[in-house]
Amino acid sequence: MSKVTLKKIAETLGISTATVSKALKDYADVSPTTKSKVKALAEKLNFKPNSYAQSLRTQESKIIGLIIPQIVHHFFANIILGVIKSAEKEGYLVITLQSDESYDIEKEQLELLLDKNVDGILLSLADNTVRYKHISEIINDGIPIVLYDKISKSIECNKVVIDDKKAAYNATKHLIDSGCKRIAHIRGRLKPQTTIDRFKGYKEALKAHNIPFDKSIVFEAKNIASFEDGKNVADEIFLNHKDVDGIFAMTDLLATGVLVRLKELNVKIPKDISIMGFSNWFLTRITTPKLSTVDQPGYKMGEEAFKILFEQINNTRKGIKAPYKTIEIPTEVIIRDSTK
Amino acid sequence: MSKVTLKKIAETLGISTATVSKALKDYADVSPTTKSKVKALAEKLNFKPNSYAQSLRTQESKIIGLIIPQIVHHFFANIILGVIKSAEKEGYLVITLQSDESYDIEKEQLELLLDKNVDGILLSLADNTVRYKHISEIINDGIPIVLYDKISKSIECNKVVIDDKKAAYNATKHLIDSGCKRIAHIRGRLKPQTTIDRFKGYKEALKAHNIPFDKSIVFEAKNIASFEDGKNVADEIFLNHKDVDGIFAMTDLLATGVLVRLKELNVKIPKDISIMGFSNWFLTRITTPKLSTVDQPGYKMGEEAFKILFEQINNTRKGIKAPYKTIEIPTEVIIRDSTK
DNA sequence: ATTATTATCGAAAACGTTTTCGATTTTTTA
DNA sequence: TAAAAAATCGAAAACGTTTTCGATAATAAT
Repeated sequence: MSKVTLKKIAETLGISTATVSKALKDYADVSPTTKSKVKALAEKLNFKPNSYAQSLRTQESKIIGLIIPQIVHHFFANIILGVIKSAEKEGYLVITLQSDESYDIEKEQLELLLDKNVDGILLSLADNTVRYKHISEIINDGIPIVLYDKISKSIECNKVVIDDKKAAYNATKHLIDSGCKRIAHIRGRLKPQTTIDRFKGYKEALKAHNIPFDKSIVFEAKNIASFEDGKNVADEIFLNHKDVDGIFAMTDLLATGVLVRLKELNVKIPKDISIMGFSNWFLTRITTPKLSTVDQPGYKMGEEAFKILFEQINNTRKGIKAPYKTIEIPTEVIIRDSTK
Repeated sequence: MSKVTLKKIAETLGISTATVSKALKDYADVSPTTKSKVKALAEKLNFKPNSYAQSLRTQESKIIGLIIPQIVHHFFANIILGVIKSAEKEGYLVITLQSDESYDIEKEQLELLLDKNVDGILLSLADNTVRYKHISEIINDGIPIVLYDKISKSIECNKVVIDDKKAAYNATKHLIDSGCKRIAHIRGRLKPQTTIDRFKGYKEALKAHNIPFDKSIVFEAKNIASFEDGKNVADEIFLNHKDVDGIFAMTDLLATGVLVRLKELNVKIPKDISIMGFSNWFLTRITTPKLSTVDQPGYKMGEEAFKILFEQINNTRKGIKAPYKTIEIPTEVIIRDSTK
């Protein structure tokens, strides 16, 4: 019941802890016979090295920290999964924290992780984080940190992002390819980068296919996570823009609102109007017709984020100062039944 | 840049590390003057005690492990959140792992957590876990562990569960209270305890209100996470059980399938048939009409699970052997528009 | 038979903290 | 003024591991 340690093994075998330690790690300077004796006893006693002592000695914990703005969220939950699973493969465990989209909490939580001496940190910025001193301090202290999804261009470090513009471009292109000639867009508020980038992608796709841009059919949703806002835009389009034959909404929720409302108004989807969502939420599979959308590969993103952090941790340990990179994860258009 | 330790502070102040350590912890046997000197310097140098050394010395890490069958799941994600947030309040951080509903992985991950010397473990059993030796070993070793949600009655330890039977009882009662006289039930496969308990609750509610139980209107869905299965049952009811005026499905997904299909068949909801789901998934708010359901309070469950683990950790440290308890989290009927 | 190599081991320091306990100094009490 | 009490400090051990480096023993080369 009392802990079994190197010392205990050493004593019962009449050898030193040094030899026991080395035997278990297959060092070359311990004879095969003692090796097998040590291993046998360790196995028998179910010896597990004390991780605190190991960490103290080696100055690494094999634990990383992950700060997420919001855990109960399809996309972010997938990121967590991607991080955890790839970390596990490399022998790392991950401590997850949720910042609630708050700068103050984000700051506190970074402190908590540093206090625990994690080997590295994965961070997605809270919405109201605009000062970055707390982050640059960490970078200056040489702690490996990589920003994912919600990043800031003014922070110099490794990053992993979605290519929102390209994704929106492809979504719009799919509508064009399927024959739409007049495509509306539902965007969000002006500020977040994702809104801007998706809008840009939409515009570029139109331009590249010689479809004139018309701002009268670009609608701004106050809340991009609102089903109702989608419905309202659908009404507006039905009443005042009868010629619209395709809609690209910047979230699946908006798209679903549009879809439901248009059905109520007896518009045939996709015959009369095609609809594209964005994110590939679960609910896109249960609307009628099923919603075409763009898959945001959260899992993949989590994987890549860990991978680059892992590299940075190893480089840091070796004293190598590799240049920072920004990885863009490609997205994929998912064609279902709301588009032709 | 080089780490600031107790020793460094002690040297620059010309005192011993012992005194520095005690000064920072406000021990009574260090003078106010040295205390303030030490604290000032520690503050200035931004001293952070090395957590590995602390853990090695005190034999506690202030880290717990959390094994979840499936992270990308509304209910479980809420559990994670509840655990993390309440752990944070007590100074604990949590390492999360996903067992993929696999016994083998569950076993491995328990090992990983033990290797990291976590202070306690929160575990929800994988679907195919039927042997419990790996868990009883942990219990015998005196490592605090509490089972949540998916438990086994044959394991003796602290547990936190949902009261499925009562929840189903209340859901059925709501249908009865709103005037339904002939209530169908869609259940899952025979095996999982949740299926059995919800079915029991349904039956008991009928009995308590003098409604005869009729097994011809109890339907078994092969896959309770299938929208399509719900649709099929709806067809069956529409064709062969015209007198059914209420349906209690054991998941929101089944309920949504039923709802969508009945609408297609021109059945008025809830005028002709009322529908109750179970879980309060996000999608219940975007169906038309919005789905009445039973809220499974994942967050609360996570909170309670941590709380009881925390107690057990403290008791264990003090050498107290408290009797095990099983906490049942009450659920809540959410009345929306699919019931009268 | 001597020297050079190689194989095998252990002493010891180090990682950074916490805590006991005894030593010293200062203050209080009689 | 002497004895008792309180205040203040530090030496040292302990937590359990890793790793360097020197020592010894066994083997190979000359």
